[in-house]
Amino acid sequence: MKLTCRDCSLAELCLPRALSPDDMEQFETMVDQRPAMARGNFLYQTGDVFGGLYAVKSGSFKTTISASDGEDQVTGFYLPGELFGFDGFDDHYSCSAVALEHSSVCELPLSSIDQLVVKLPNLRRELDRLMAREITTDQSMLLQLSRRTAEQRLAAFLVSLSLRFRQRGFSGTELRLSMSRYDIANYLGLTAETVSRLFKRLKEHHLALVNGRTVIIQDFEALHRQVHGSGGR
Amino acid sequence: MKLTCRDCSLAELCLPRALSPDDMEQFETMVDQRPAMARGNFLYQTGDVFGGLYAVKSGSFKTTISASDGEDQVTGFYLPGELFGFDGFDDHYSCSAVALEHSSVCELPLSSIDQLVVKLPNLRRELDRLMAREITTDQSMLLQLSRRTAEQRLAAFLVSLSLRFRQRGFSGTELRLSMSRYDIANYLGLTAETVSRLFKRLKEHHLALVNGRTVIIQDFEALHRQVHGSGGR
DNA sequence: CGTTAATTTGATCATCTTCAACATGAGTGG
DNA sequence: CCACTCATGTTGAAGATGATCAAATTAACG
Repeated sequence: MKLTCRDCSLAELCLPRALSPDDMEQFETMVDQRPAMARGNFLYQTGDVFGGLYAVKSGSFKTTISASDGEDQVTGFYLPGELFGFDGFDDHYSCSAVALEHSSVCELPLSSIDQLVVKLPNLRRELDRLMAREITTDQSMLLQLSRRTAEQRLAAFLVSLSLRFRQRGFSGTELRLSMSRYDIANYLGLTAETVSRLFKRLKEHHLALVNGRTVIIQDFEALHRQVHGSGGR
Repeated sequence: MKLTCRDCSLAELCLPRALSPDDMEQFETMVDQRPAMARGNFLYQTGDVFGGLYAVKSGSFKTTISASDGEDQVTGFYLPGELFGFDGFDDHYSCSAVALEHSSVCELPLSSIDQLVVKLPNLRRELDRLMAREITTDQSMLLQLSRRTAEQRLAAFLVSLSLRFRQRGFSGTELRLSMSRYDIANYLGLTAETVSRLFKRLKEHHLALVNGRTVIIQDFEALHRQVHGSGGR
């Protein structure tokens, strides 16, 4: 039998959040659950025809765009309950989406979106909102990358992850990172070496305990202060 | 009498591009022409309630977000025929929009959008496309900022401007920049001093003649090569 | 286990920032 | 039309941040 959105523990965080119980019923019938995928596998790749939007059900994903020189740029990380794929609304996906660990997603196919939004104006508004939020997030990353020191960027990254984890019912202080140092560095516009040294500094200053991909935040406030602290570069 | 979109020289570049003549007629009645505004004036500011989308009719605009330290980050420049304001779809604008020179816009109010998209599915699709394009642009700027040298960033900026100017019927080689060195630097994540030195280098290498805000591109190909040239930093 | 990938650490170097001074230029009022 | 002013742009010298290169260490996985 098919699992429904109403049963899903992520319902409060996910797209259907904005829908009434009646709307939800219609919505559910359109959502496809996709088979789980192994770490490193692509959900879609740059240039693929836009198929729909995806909500992370379990695990996590990164999205990347590839530069002309073959190097990739990580443009985002997505945790359970988060929706991604908006970059594809222009007919083709401009990013690739890769599973960072054993993960699964729900798919909301384009055809369903087109059908549904006619009947459910709330869904339309929510999609617009999420898309606008994606733009806002990207733009604040722009600010991040150009006006912040390496230290501030990593602090911002951890603060953001902590908040999102907590929102999803995980611990906000004991983080299990699913992405590599290289991914983090790439996302933040740094090198893996710098990120490694920054983690070391966090340990030395007793802001966090870092052991491989496990990060235990000791002083959230200090991290938060670091982000907004007295200008950037 | 009211000017119509059909009369507008920018119709081919602007939002109504995707509409049939019949659709266009409905569309036009919804578009408001706003009085021209002087350089430095705000069209909207961060936190303003989302009123609608704007198309540049003449002149140009920049959008900025403000960081916690009071410093601003320029997130985009908009030329005639370009649409902006998508960041506001999440109820409130997350940017401020400032006229860079004597400028005018057409407004497509939110209420009209909601009414129109029901009747004109093509418009809906076009809006989605434009919004996706905004995301894609931002993300490629992310890549730009983190993986490119100062020189490559300025080259990319000029190439992009040149292409957009040409598309709008202006010269693609003789550019009249409406933004200050400071704005350019800010947009590219650099300082005004660095931008100034880079312009100097462009002159020395005979890639462009630069005189204040007038830039005459001498070797477009070389600029283009510089952008994609052999990795970044 | 052995092999490969990921991470850490160190030393050196380049790019870009910062600070400071000066030049230019557009606009304003005399 | 000119002198004055404020904003904008240019140039120079010094310093810092983060990149790069190289090597060691650890973790992951068949």
